Amino acid sequence: MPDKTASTKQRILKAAGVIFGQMGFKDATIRRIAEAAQVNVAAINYHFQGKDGLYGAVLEDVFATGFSRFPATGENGVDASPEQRLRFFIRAMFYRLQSRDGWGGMAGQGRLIARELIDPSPAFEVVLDTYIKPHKDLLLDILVDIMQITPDPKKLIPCALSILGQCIYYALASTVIQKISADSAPNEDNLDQLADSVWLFSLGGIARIKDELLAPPSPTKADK
Amino acid sequence: MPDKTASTKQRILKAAGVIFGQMGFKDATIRRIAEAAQVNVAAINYHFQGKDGLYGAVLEDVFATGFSRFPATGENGVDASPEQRLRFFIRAMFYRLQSRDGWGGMAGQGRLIARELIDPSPAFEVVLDTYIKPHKDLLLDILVDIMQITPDPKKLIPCALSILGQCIYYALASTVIQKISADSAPNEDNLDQLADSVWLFSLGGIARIKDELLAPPSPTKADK
DNA sequence: GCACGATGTAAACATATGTTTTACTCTTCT
DNA sequence: AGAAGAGTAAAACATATGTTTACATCGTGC
Repeated sequence: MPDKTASTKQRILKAAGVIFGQMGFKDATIRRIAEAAQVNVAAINYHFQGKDGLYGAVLEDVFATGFSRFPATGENGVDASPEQRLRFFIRAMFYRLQSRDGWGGMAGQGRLIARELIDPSPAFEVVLDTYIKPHKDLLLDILVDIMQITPDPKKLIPCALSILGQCIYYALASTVIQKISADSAPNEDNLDQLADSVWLFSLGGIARIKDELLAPPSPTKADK
Repeated sequence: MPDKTASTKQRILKAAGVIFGQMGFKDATIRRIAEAAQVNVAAINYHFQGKDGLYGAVLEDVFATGFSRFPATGENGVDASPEQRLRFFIRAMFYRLQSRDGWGGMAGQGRLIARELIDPSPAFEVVLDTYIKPHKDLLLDILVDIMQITPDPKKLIPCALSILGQCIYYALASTVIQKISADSAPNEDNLDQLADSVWLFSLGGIARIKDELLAPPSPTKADK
C-alpha cells in the first residue's frame, strides 16, 4: 500500500474518533467527519464500507490504544500488594477514560464508551469479549486477594460493579459534575486525586462487604 | 379544555417517554411516537411546539413523577439514623431509576436520564436546578450526619459522587452488566439486594474517607 | 511508454424526518 | 340554529444524510 493510503485511512479514523466522541453516532455525520479529516465523503465508504463500518473500526481502535497505553496492571504485576494493585487499576481507568493522552478527555472518546454502555452497538460485542470481560476478571482477582477469602462470585460481582461504577460515573457525568461542583469535575490535573479518592472509598467498601460476608447476615429488619 | 385534549396530550407524553427512553432523542422519530400514541404527527407539533418541546416536557414529567413517587426521604425524615436515611436515599434512587413503576425499568426512561448525564439537553438545565442540586445537597447533609464532622465540602463531594456513581452505573450499564454477569443485573426482584449492597459498600467507603480526613494525610509515596 | 489497479473526487440518488399547510370535525356558547 | 374556536387528520415541503455512480488521478510493473 502506498503511504498516502495509510495516511488517509488513519486521518479518517482519528477524526471520526473525535467527532463520534463529541456528538455520538447519530449526530456525527460522515460529511462532518470527512470535513474534519480533509477527505471526500466517498473515501469513508471506500475505506470502511459505510458509516457503521467506520464506527466499528473506531471503537476497536479506541479500546486497543486505550488499553495498550494505560494497562490495568503495572510492571511489577502480582508482586505488589493487592491494595496497590487496585490503586493502579483504578488510576488506569481514570487515565484511560479521561486523560487527554487517553481517550481524549472529557470532550473526547471517553463519552463514546459511556454511550456504548447505555446503547451497545453491534461492534461492541467483540470489544466486550476482548477487553471488558478480562478486565472485569482481573478486578475480581484483585478483590479476592484483598479480602483474603474466596466468596461466592455472586457476592463479589456487586463489589466490582461498585468500583467500576465510580470510575465510569466520573467520566460519563463530567459535564454535569462540572455544573454541580466545578472543583470536583475531573480534569487533567486532579485525576490522581480523584482516583485515590475512589480508591480509598473502595477499600473501605470492600472491607465492609467482607465483614458482612463473614458475619452471620443477621436479618436486620430495618425495612424503612 | 375538553376531556379528549388532555387525553391525547397525555397519551403523547406517555408514549414519547417510552420511545425516547428506548431509542434516545435522535432515533426516536415523531412519527414513531405518533404511531405509538395512536395520534397524528401534527398533533405533536400542535400540543408541544415541535420535537424539542415534546422532549423537554417528557424530561420534566419523568423527573416530576419519579421524585414524587420515590422521594429521597422517608416519612420519619430526620428522625431516623443517618445510616438508615442513606439506605433509604440509595434505595429510592434504585427504584426511581429501575423499577417498572418508576422510570420504566431497564428498557424505559432510566436510560433517558443516563443519556442526559452524558449529553445534557437544553431542557436539562431546569431539571438540574429543580431536582438534581437539592438531591445532591440532601446527600451531603446525610454524609455530614454520618461522619459527625463537617469537613471541607471539597473533600465531601467526591464521597457523594462515589455513592451516586454506583447507583447510576447500575441503571445505565444494565445492558452490559446483563451480558457480563446476568445474576447481578438489576431486575424488579433484586433491587433491594443491590441497593443494600451499594449501601453497605458506601458505609465502608464513608468510614474510610472519614479516617483519612481525621488522620494526618501521611504522604504515602506509593507512586507505582 | 503504457496499461492496470488502487485511490481520490464531484455529483447524483434515494430516503428519512421535522415541520407546515390546509381542510375537516366536534364541542360550546349565545 | 349558527358562529367560533379548539382539536385532529392527510398531504405537501424543505432539508439532511448515507450511499452509489461515474470519472479523474496517481503510482507501479511489464
